[in-house]
Amino acid sequence: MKEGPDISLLGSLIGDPARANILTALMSGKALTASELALEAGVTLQTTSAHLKKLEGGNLLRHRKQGRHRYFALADEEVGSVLEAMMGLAANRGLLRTRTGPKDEALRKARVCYNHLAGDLGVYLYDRLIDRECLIERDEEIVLTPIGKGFVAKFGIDLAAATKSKRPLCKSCLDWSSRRTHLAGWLGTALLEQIYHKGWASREEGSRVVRFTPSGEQNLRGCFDA
Amino acid sequence: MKEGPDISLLGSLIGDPARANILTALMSGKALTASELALEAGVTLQTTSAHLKKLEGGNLLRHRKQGRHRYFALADEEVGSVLEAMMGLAANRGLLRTRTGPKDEALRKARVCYNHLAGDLGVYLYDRLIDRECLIERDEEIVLTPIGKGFVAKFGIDLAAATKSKRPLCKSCLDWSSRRTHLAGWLGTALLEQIYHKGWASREEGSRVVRFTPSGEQNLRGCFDA
DNA sequence: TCCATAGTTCGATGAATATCTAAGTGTCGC
DNA sequence: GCGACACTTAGATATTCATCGAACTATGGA
Repeated sequence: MKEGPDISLLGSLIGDPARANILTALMSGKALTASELALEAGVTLQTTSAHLKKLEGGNLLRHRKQGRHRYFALADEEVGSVLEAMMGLAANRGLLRTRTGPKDEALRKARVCYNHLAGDLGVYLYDRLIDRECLIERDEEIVLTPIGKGFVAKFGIDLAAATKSKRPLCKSCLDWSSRRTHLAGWLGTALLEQIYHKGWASREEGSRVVRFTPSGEQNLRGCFDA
Repeated sequence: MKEGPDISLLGSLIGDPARANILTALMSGKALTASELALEAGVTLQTTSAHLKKLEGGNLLRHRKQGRHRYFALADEEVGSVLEAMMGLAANRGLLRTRTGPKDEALRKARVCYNHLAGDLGVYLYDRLIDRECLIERDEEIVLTPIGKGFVAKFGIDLAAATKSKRPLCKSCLDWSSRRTHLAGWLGTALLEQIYHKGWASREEGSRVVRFTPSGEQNLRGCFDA
């Protein structure tokens, strides 16, 4: 009866509202200080400190010191991935925090998922890359084809940098909103960076929403439509 | 800051040890009575009753009455899928319930994941089906090819029954042990049923372990190897 | 050197909830 | 109808643990 890994420890770590807020905030992919997280979680700094200690003890978080600040982030992409999956399940079970707010539509359309683009536009990007045979799915792996390499180079991404990185080039991630796959991994991050760089979109302060300018979205579609 | 679905409610549901035991037990795919689950969870029947009520309130469980028994099961495959993903995360974080026991190896080799085969052999089956072009991966979808239809028919599975069912024919599911994809959905269930039916393997009482006979495993490999 | 800011540690408080005993409801078999 | 079994509800207890105030450590700037 007591087989396999302990799911209840993990569940209880995520199960506290303050900690869930912290984790959700870190899904934005930005590394945040303890003070910022305290604000986000709605509890005092002392309480936050205790929570962060627990989360780090469970290897869900990492931190790096920078001067007198401590920047916290999710330990790796797997954590973000599972959190996203749990959000999907929670949403489908009607376990909603509140009534759908004004930001909800924007979240569904485009948001940051740890370090890459999620939401309708994230799924759109992924679909187009598959359609154009830039990507091929093979088991859990996603492979960037020669066609794809040409495409992303033209988009302004330097793949030489990717080979230096230890991160997997392409990974898939499941949306909680559209329940479809979008692109994670080094390339997913690079694509989003490039979108910022081109000025097509920017982060909304204090949320996961990625706000595209009208022309930015048009350019994006112009670039990816087959 | 309070955007998206409530992950903490879901987390706290899973976070209690007794409830986690119940959910883990139901990952076997068998519908179990409240009494059996009480035994599995290690608490009294009354306590179990309260837990089951909560889990059902969160739409993680369904039950059907049969005489004076109540048979509980996971609400659907998505629940099983997320639980499996959480087990994977927990295992990678070192959140193990105990030291690896004697059953652990057997679990890694072949176990039931809700209603289909998981573990090394589950992954093996999936890989072979892809290799032989019985299955093709397309986005999140997995498609059974004409070649595949011939193969499963020869294996003794009646696909006509599948069209009557509302369940998706093929779905993918991620292993916590081998971190690879295996086959879920109607076909995943049917394959496992057929394996039982051929007498190649049987369920170990009171666990998720699927025990193959030596000749059963040999036959299986003979059947699927290209 | 002195103060401000960032964060941790300690100890006390209080709220949530898992758990049990005991009693109640419903269903089956005789 | 009666007793046995499966399960639920009610109420009481106890434990866990999140939270905060206060004190402490450490880093940075003036």
